[in-house]
Amino acid sequence: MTAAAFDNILARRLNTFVALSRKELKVLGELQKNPFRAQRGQLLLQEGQPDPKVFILQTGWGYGYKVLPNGSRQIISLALAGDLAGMRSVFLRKADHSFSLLTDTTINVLEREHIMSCVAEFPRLRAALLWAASRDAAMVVEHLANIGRRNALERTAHFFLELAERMRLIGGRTRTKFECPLSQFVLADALGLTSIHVNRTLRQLRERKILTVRNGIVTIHDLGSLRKVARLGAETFESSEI
Amino acid sequence: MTAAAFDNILARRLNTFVALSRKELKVLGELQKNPFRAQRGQLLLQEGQPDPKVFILQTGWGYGYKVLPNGSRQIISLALAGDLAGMRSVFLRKADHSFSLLTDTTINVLEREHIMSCVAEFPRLRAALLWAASRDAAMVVEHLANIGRRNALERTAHFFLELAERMRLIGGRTRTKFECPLSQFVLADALGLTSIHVNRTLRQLRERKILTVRNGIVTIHDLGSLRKVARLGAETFESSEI
DNA sequence: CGCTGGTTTGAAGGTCGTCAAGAAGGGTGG
DNA sequence: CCACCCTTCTTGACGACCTTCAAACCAGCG
Repeated sequence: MTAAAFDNILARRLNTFVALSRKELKVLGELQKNPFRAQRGQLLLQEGQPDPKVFILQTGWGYGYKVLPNGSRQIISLALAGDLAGMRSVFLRKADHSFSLLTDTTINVLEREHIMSCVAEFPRLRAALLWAASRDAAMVVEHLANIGRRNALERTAHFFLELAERMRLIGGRTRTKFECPLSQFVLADALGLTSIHVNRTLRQLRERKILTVRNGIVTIHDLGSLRKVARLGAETFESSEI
Repeated sequence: MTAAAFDNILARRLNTFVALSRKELKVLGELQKNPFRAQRGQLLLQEGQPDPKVFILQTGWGYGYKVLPNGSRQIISLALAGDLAGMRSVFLRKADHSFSLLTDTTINVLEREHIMSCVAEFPRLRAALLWAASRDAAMVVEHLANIGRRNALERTAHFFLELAERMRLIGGRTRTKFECPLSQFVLADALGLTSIHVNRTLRQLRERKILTVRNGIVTIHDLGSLRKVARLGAETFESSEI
């Protein structure tokens, strides 16, 4: 395998789980030929839509969400560079959630058939793709527990810990400082709070010198305290590899 | 295809999504040979455990959950007769949640290899199993939106609507009356509330003659009002097939 | 310079959690 | 058959957390 074979973001990601064959790496590379630019705010997937696509984010941020009949919005998951979004909907043949862009991005759009034939023909690629889809689902599960059983402060702390870990994996600036284009409105819809309460919660974290969010940059001043606030067993983010 | 070919609970379920071949039905039947009895309270899957199994519930109720460092519990999903539990963990090769039994059950235990070889060898069975796994994930997503963006009353109403629909699909007594072995403690952990507040919420539903829970039996007296309370667009549960 | 999108703050009130304790079953053993 | 568990349900009082409403502030940009 040449170094160049890994030279696409998704292959690098999937390789952390299973070693892919030369042929499989090539297939992944071809799927990511000619990504295109898409703009902030664009709706890529609408809940209920038939024949949904899968998206590979090369750069930028996206988010999956649901809009309730009463008009409120719940953000289900964030998609970062290297993420594969929309696998669940493809398997369902119908979008169970909407997906939009938080920033300008470069993305690839994959048809259902692309995914299905990868899954059908290449054993290790199948394992890798199902792993990736399951990992996303596991993050939703974690998110559910976070919202269901933690108060605003713990919840927010936990959210940023998870985000910091994800940013680290894709090579953010450092472990404790990274870009984050989430407005307090977006944070509120992700955390199941109001933006006003998010503001107060962030103020508290700032005043306690634990974490600041300014100009779209998150800085963690005190990782230990942040973990304590999130009431983790402290080791959860040390060792976990999923 | 003989009628007998459908004579296993999982085949009947999966067939609602894709028509399976004779051979595939046979494979599914073999997976469900010799189910065994397991008792209420038994832990079948522990979060973090390697080499997790998949379970097919023939009868009874199970539930997936997470326990947080602070000791509280969030129930992620319920498993009813005919459900396939633990697919996500199998794809991850590590349990991302725990799974226990709410009632005595009869179940089958499937090894990872069983699942993986079904997915590898049989195209339509693959589509069906991935659909089933995605459907479970979609229910978690719905659950997340429910907890994140609805208050206790709306949330509880929505929960019972979903449950009623699932019970109907597997042939509960009627559309508006079904058995439900969930204590208020369990409901609380599912809904992200305290059992005391669940009690107050159920009282309200009872006093408004919308729904009663007694002796493990749920009776919906006024389906229209229940939908209104859950703030659905009213049609969501009429047509949706997912 | 005014507009727009986002942040910040205050005040007031409702939802929901906490604490405490009583009531209603269902099972077990005397 | 009754006494005594246990678990589950039920209720009240109180306060904290979070939302709602209202408004000021700030930065970037046409």
